Amino acid sequence: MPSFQTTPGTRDILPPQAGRWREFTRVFASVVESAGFECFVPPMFEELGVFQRLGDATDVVTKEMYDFTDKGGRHIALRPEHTASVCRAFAQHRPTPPWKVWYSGSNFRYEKAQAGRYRQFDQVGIEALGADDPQLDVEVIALGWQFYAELGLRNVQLIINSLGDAGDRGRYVDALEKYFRSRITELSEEAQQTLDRNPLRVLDSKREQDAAVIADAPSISAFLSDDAASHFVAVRAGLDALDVPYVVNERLVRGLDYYRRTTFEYIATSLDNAQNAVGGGGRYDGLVEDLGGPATPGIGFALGIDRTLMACDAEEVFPFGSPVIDVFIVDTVDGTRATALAHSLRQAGFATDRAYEGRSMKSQMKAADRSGAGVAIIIGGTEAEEGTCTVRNLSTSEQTTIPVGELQSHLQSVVGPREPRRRPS
RNA sequence: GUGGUCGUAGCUCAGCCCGGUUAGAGCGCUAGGUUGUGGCCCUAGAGGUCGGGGGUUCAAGUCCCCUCGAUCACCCCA
Repeated sequence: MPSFQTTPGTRDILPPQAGRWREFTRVFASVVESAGFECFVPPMFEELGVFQRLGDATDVVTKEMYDFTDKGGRHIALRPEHTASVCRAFAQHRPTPPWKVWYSGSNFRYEKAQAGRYRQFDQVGIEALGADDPQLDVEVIALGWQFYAELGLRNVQLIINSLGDAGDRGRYVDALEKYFRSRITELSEEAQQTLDRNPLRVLDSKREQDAAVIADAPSISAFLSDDAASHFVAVRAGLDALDVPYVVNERLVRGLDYYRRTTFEYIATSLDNAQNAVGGGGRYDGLVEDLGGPATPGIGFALGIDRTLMACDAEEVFPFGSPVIDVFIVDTVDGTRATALAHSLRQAGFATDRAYEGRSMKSQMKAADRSGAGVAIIIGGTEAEEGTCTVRNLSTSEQTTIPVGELQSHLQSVVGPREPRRRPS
């Protein structure tokens, strides 16, 4: 017999952890929908070209894409992120701006897995297209901040920067490259290779050898146009006004090439591993145009679910698991009464489970205990004859025997009111 | 892609360095101790070709090589 397991960089999210994931998404949706963002579900794969706009110099595009040719000869790629798909959708459907959407789903990048980094990884995020108002930047950044707060996280640091407009960015990259070339012998071998591909990314090196050279590198702030500079001032003033704490870090460069002006990252300071960036985003004015749409500004962020939950673990917050059921039925006669009773209780709105295979009462009671239900309903020979059932409170061990017809109203008083799943017509 | 560490029951691990009778523990699971009652306790049971392949040896979980996988770091990024 062959045996299988998940392929590298993928894994099963089992219960109860999967219940926590679902709650995570629910809370996120609640936060961003309160700000007018609507749910958006793009396809999981697109034409390769949609994602090539992320940057020719990025590993995401050059080395990590899951691409293939489909049966129709199209060059397809599994999405490595959501932003490009949102922009493609905007260009395709031309919704009325501002278009504010949120999403939740898997992305795919062919990387070697490590803590908080998987080949299939899940993100939630928002994108707002069609307005370059700095107040929108503030709203987007503050919503991310608000979400972390609702999870219960305390040790999150917000880092912001401005990469300027396209021209500013170009001139800055030229200056950076010139500077790094002048001190190239002091850089690590890896940083020298990075310099050839993308001088901006050298700023991101974590090696000690590069630290001194990076510290003296020119700053982006000197290269910002008046428009970009005043935009950044307005963003910071807006964050100040909302009491959202942040740190300006002129070394913050985002991984994808489409970013312009405002960029930001949320760092979980409780995580000491290499993957402590739990979320990040920025402006990408120009991306929609690159994808064949009208010139459209845009801003958004994405949060890694794994990494954020790792931070929650580190801070011991957001302790959700699978939801628990209300009642557990123990039927020691033949199991058919449990089936009928469970059916009616579920319709009445009580989350109900039961035991199978005619196990002993002791065994079924153990199952009731493990289920987490607050109440066990016991049907043995006596109850079956009398048309009654015994209701046992599993935390107080008090129990009472009542006619089956009174069960639902009795449960209402024990486990609380429940709404019927289907209203009578 | 590069390097370090590690793969023994469902889970967490001991045994490996110094090869030698039927490979262990805790938790979990199943059953019994209660003639109809969970959690605590006691008892018993099920469950492993020691990741896979090759080699050394009279003998390999234990030593060597390869391979697959996991993990951590670099790289990259969420």
